[in-house]
Amino acid sequence: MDFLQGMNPQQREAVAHLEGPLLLLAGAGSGKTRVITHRIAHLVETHQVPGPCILAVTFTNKAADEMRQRVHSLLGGDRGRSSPLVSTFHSFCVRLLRRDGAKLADIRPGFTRNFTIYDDDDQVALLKSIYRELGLDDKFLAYRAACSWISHNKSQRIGPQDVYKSAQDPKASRMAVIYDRYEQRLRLANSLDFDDLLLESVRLLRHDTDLRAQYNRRFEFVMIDEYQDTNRTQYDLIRLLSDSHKNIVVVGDEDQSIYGWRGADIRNILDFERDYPNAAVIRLEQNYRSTKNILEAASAVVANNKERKGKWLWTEAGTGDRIGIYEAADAENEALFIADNIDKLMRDFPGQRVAVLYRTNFQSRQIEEALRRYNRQYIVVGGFSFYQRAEVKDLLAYLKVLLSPSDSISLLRIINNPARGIGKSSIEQIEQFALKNELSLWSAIVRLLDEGAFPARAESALRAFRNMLEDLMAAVPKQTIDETLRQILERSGYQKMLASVETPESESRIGNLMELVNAATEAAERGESATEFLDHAALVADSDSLDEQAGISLLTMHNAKGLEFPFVFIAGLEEGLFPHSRSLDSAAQMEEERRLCYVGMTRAEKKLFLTHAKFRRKFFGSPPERCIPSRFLKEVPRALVQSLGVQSRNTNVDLFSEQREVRETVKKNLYTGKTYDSVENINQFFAERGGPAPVARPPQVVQQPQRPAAAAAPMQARKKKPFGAGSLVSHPKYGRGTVLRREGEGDDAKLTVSFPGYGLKKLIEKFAGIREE
DNA sequence: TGATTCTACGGTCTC
DNA sequence: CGTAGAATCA
Repeated sequence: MDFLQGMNPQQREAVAHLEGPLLLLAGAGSGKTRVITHRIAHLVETHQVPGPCILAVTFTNKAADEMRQRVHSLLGGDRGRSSPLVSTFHSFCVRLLRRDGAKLADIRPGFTRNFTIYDDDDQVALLKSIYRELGLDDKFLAYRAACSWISHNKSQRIGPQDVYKSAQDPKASRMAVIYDRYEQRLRLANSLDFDDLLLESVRLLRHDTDLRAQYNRRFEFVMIDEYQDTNRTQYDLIRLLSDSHKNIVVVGDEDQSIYGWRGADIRNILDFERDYPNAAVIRLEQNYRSTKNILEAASAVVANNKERKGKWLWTEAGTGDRIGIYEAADAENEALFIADNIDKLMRDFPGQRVAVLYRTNFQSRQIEEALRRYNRQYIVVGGFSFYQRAEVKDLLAYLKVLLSPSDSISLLRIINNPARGIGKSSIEQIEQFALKNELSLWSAIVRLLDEGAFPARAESALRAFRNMLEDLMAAVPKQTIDETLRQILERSGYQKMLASVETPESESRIGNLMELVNAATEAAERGESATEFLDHAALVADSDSLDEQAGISLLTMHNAKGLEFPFVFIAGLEEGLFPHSRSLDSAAQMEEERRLCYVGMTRAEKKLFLTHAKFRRKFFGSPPERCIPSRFLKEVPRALVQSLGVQSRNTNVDLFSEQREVRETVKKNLYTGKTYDSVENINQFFAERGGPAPVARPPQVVQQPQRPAAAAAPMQARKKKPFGAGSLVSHPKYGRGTVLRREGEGDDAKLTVSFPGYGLKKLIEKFAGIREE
């Protein structure tokens, strides 16, 4: 197959590029992914480069999955040939450190390849603990703010000492102390945060020259996607990986750099030519996605930025509709306008996807409510993901502790959860002792118990806790992951705790936990270790679970990067919201907001709507505030605008009663409308991660055991009865769903069923009128 | 000690 | 409105 066929001249040149550095400036919708995948296939087929010698790095798992699939199908699905490594930065680094990280112990005392990963919740928990230690509270500096401050310093290579030395006031030096403690505690717990994964990989490759040489030999060709969003650490990593051969292709678009707040350094792309003097540069400027009007409008907006290389995308597509701009009286009306137009669009263009984009997640709420009015199903991308749910994190924390007892933050999370008589004072005692002796909490508990230092009640509680953990630890090597998880649920009393309260909430929690066990079963079947399972849980992002087949998607503009939709609405174009208030006083941040606007606008293929409200309330109860239309609206050339005047009053319905009704449903039912974390999606998600050919198979949901003794019973001992847990059913009103749980016998049986788009429903079998799917 | 209620306060984007 | 931490009661 000729991989150069059907390409325009610039694309062809990029695909054919063989050796040496290349900067590929690929505008929005210019066929970037196609070029990358074709280049990989071209290297393999035409130049006989062995697959494993090629490394392609992307930013999200989703992008990596997609790329892997596309390369695979380009290469004719030849399974015999080993494929290139397509990975995210973070998973690449985890892999590096787990496999070849032993030598890192030389420069990071206490490090073992058994390390645990701290996500942002863990980071916050750690900071809380440090605040407590230093006698501070979050009025000093909000935990999250402290978190991002530390992260920022870390990725810039500014250590606690540097901060301390340059501190001008007591607050700054105190922050240096917090930062210092934070780093120490991470080391003590043998844990790495997200920044560390990258940083320590860089340090390892610098330190271990043999390893570096080995990786240079192994990955002869390196490609980096979304290069404009790399930070300094990632930049260093890239350099180290392409150190000896310089066969490095970076693909990016400075106009789409939207992660500056996360440390992305736009200079990486602007300075590439300086850093690699002989770099070839190719520009892809033909857009294949949007109409001429959309493209011109977006280009006109971003042209107001100063810090850019400057390019002008063109298209052969037709002019298309003008950009619809709508001014709503308030946010409710804005949401209704959007829902109403979506409703019309979906009737006029069945099967076409629509996206509603916004700056901040909280904006989704009103749009959701309006869409429900129209009985339209939608998917919210982002927000709370499966792995962020408290019960899921709890169970994973148990697993983390079993694998790495020095992980004190996870230990803290589970030590009295469920309540087992280890109270505040005992925990304080343990923490103090650990602090004084530079021990992990686990070692502190063991030591204190051996010394008999606890009061009698605490002593017995802690002894029981220790015994339980030790038993579980001993069993881990002999079990599969799912067995371990089941053991934890049983022995810790967690399952009992949830089962003892019969609220819909605890029901759904049990459902989530069973789902996690399920995922573990599948991971075990794929031969994954418990550590790999945890790594996966730590590194998945919300946007990874995005279902592109969904008719209506609600998502932030950040989440929308790399996606395209025939119809796009961007809501809330108001000064202070978009551009966001925190960006108003910095020119650089304002430019990033504008790039974000550009990213949002260029997602649209056929028709783009921009909406804003005259009044909006900041949060519930506060009075609506007058809003100034966003400056970005004025930057769209008037000739391209179609003003969608104030819609007649008849859409002015009573949203308040509507909201109340919706809120009631939400209360009863955790899942309403949030199909992204329905059982089906989660299952599909895991199925897809299994291999190149996703198989849609019915979820295997473990039935809630009647007695603890049944907990260890194998899954295949499922009831043969119709509508048992795991069977697919269809309901006259809710459509297809999956039975999660069955209680009782015969016709009186109560079923808990998860319906995508409607959530968990409890039904009596004989009344429900459900049938087998 | 643990469960429940009360109160104060606050919010960008997220690998 | 949510949430976190304090206060209160069993």
